[in-house]
Amino acid sequence: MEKSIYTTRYTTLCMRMREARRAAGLTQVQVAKQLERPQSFVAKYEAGERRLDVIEFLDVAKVIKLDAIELIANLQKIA
Amino acid sequence: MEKSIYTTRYTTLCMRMREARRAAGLTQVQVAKQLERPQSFVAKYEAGERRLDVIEFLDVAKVIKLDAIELIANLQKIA
DNA sequence: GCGCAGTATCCTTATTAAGGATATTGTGTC
DNA sequence: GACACAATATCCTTAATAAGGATACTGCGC
Repeated sequence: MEKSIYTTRYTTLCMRMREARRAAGLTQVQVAKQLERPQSFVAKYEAGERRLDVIEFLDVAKVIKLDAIELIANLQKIA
Repeated sequence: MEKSIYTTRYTTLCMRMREARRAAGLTQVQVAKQLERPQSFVAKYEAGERRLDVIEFLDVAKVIKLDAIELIANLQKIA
């Protein structure tokens, strides 16, 4: 687990989630509402301040219309 | 995010990780060493006491030779 | 039943999450 | 450029979770 690579992957993950949300035309408030969480939750995971576990990630991906499989595949290549 | 479904998915995730490790012929100690973590870390995530974030999961999957993509795809179907 | 490998659990401290409130930033309009 | 308001980021306190070594349990071959 190299530190720099770990960081790179996390950055990629966060960026992709933000992009997907915007591409879906959603605000953090709208996503938060669907997830039944406060807006700060969305702000934090997009900023990398809050890590998402596997299941949480899938829930988020569904709401923001992110292709989880494709992203996971890409992250594997980085690793 | 229904509670029962959430739990089901987590159970599936944990089970699949344990099965994969065994199928790879690895002990928790061996996996822990490769991950540079204590054995209790492995015991805990297999028991669902410790949640893995997306990147950690990919690191684990690599070591235990688990097909992350296939598992993610299955978890999506459950959701 | 013994001995040992493997796994689970316990315990204390450190780190992270929660989430409402507030501050800051971004965007369109005039 | 400044105003108004939507959108996002940050702060703060408390609660929950993670860390990880030590120890207890379990299962298996002999």
